[in-house]
Amino acid sequence: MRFPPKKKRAAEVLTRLQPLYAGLTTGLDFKSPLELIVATILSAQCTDERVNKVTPVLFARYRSAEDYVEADPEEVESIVHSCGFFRNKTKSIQGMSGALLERFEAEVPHTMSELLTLPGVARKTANVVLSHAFGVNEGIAVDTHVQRLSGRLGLTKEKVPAKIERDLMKLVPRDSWGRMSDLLIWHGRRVCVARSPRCNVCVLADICPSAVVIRYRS
DNA sequence: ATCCCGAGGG
DNA sequence: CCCTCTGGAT
Repeated sequence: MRFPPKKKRAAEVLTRLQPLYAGLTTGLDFKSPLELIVATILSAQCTDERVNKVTPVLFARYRSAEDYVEADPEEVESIVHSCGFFRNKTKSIQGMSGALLERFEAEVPHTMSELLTLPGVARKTANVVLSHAFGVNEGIAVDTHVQRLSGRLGLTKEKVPAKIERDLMKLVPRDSWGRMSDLLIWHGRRVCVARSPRCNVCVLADICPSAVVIRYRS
């Protein structure tokens, strides 16, 4: 079985998945850049649904970077507890908020280089904030879904997220970087799931080197 | 037992 | 490169 070249496959991923997930962007609920960066920090190794259950309580209790800095850490921990990594996530939220106050006039910065200076923020979180809060494409958010699907689709052989991101950036037009990430994530949640991917209903099966399907000879 | 929109430290 | 941090869902 032969497959189209990587660049063609990447283009097909965009055109075929777009109609399936039209209107779906991030699964995280937020109303401001600050809410999005907090929600994204909480989303590490945790489902969006779980994050969306705690953020209404969190966002009602703390409305600004100053509120997070002044908050009792144990109270923040108790609110975010069910998301896991609750001590690290609380430290990241409060440390990030402190950095916003000290260096960015309490505003979430709009560039990758500035976002990466915030404690608890690396490329994945920065890419989510840039694309969904500011509409900026400085990279491609590589989470566990993007990592898994990129590998299965044969778009990269790399394992480290930063290297996967570089490979994808070469294969996808820059104005589609944010969209590519969202589409792979939704497809990863609904079809190309981790344990037993539903290749029989996948619109990418014929161009996926990893698809387990009955292939008829032409 | 495995997976979920990771990041920091050694 | 590796390890650790964590709870909830399946």
